[in-house]
Amino acid sequence: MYSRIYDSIKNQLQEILQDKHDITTELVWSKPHSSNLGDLSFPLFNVAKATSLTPQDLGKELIENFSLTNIIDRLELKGGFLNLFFNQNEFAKLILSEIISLDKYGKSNLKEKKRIIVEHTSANPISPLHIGNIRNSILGDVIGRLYRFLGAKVNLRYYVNDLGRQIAPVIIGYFLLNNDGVKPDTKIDIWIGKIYALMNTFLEIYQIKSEFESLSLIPNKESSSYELSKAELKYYQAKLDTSSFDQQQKERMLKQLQKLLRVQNSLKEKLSELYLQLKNLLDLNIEDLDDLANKYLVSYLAGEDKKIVDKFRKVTQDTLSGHTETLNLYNIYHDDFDWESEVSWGGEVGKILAQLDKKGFLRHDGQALLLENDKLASQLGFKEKYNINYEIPDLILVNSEGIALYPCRDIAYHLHKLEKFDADYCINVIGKDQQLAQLSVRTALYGLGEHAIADKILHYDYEIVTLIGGRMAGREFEYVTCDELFIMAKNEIETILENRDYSAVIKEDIAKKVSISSIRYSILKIDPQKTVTFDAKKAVNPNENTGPFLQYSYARALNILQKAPEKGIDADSIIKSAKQINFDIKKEIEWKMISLMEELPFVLKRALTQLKPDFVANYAFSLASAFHKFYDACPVLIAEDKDSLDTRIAIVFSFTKCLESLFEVMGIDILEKM
RNA sequence: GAUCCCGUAGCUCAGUUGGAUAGAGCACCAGCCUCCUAAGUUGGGGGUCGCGAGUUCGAAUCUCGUCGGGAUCGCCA
Repeated sequence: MYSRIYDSIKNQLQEILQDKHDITTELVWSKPHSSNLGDLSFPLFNVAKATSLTPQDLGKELIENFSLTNIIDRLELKGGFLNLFFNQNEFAKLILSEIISLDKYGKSNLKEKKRIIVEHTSANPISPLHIGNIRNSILGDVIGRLYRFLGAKVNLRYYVNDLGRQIAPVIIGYFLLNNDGVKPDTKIDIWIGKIYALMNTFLEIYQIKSEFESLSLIPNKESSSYELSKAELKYYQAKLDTSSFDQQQKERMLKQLQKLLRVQNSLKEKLSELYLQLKNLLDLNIEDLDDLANKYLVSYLAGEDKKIVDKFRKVTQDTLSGHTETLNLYNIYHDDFDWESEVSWGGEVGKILAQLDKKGFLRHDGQALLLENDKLASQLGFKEKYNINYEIPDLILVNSEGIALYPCRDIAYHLHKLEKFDADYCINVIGKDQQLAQLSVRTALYGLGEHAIADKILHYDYEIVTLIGGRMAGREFEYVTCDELFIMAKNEIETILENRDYSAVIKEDIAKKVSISSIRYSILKIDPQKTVTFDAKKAVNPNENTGPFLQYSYARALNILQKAPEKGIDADSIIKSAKQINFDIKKEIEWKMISLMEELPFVLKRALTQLKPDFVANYAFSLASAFHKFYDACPVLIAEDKDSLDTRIAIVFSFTKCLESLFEVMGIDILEKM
């Protein structure tokens, strides 16, 4: 572990306060903005109040009793602040020789004994990953990386939601096409995403048409059950106007019809060939899509019909292989996949419901069952423990048709999730929109008497991502996929690389790594609690972006070290004997570099304890920014004297060590040249 | 209506447990490659930190109120 110089200074001051005044009021330090106010600053107002001295008098006393070390030059008093000035050369020697001596600077054993599960991405396995998913994946990935870097054993899991209602039509469509000999014309998950958008629309059109049919309002029996025409819409509209429905109902149905027509036509345009193929296959083969889809889903839920199970697994596995490919492109890897269907087949949902019911935590409404969150949480001390002082709403567990909904399986899943890795705790990266459902997993576990498990689960929530012109809709094939985003970024980078003198292979490698860093950084830098409207153009614009800026600073630093022999400088031996360097810091920016590099281990620690990857991203930016300024202001290889040369070599090398650590945590690739 | 999150420069965002004169990037204007890669750097303009109270030596930061945006709150996941 790193013990911080700042803390030891604070402790010494604290001891003086204890000795002289018998007070333990805590001093806080901060870094002053301006260098003439010193390097470290202690406001004395609060402490002075406890001693009944003025801040000035207390300050004088502290200065008199403080024993300076070789690393501290002097203490000064200014306006109630005790300002400390380091001996910059000694400080540099201490910090830089430490950085140089370590294999990975900032790596620690803070979480050494901990075993952590991080669940992330967990996207529906029927469409490709899009930019709404990628925030989840990147945050989860970096949290995992942070834990690993700080010594924990990390298990990254993907929960496959393969029991969604929308899934069955996709299976039907996929095999209709497959049996007809239609082959995927693109990456498999994108192909399945197309089928999903189409089948879902066909199903909705079928459903609304059936609704009208059941009211004997059908215009033309010859037309397809899966297609809606403008004429039909007009006909329905007229019928609605004269119908006995109340106004609200009329409006709802009309709105739905209009939306479906719009979506249908946009899909027809975007996916014209596939649209026709699928529609024709449905017309020929499927009489009642709604009924068939229900039968498929019910069968899969039971898991008894092997043929059906295999069909579902084929499609979802295919989609997941596409997800994995995309994730790997983005430097994201999972260790394990958990299937919602397997949780369902485990048969525990029924037992859980019975148990909760027996304890009186379920409210019945017909066949529907609701988890009485607030009652449960109050009775079992959950609200008190987690400091919840509002009323928690009930959550529907079973719908009025008696079908157990998603949260039931999530509860069952979490009952055994931690066992899978013998984990000390489990972090679920899931959007904020699922706050209530996620909270209910924990309250329900309390209800089952599993307090210990519930206390080990953390819902890591983040705000959703929206597109510039509105939300992303998978059902309308209306999204930017992560694969597309990557291509967009890469195209931008490639135009910059055109006038570089690198081979095609190297250019390709650089373009790939820069693109990924650009996208990863643009997401990482933002506080997860902020909603983002994603602007693909900006995420991809090299001028706007910091990922490449970081990589470039590394390449520049490395370049200096690599060029050293040409100038007859043995950088390696300077670095090896860093402790013998007569550090000579001449410029403010050199000191700034050292002062910033000192912070790294503590930034990582803070990012981990607060689960804020953006701390790491923003710190990395300040450091790289300082380096670029240093690079400009302080020539290294043609430094004016030996001491300055040695100092700067040590700074440059230490900087590369810092970035190596930061890149590892952020999942950004190192580039030796750009 | 209730609950949670957000509101800082034209745009995108930083701003540690309250600390000294609120910071970057983009965009705009004007400079810097005979010197380690200009994906860089220097300078300039641009802010009543949504608004109003309160707490205190001190508030962008804490409390209360208020306005605005997003999400959730009984059958999607």
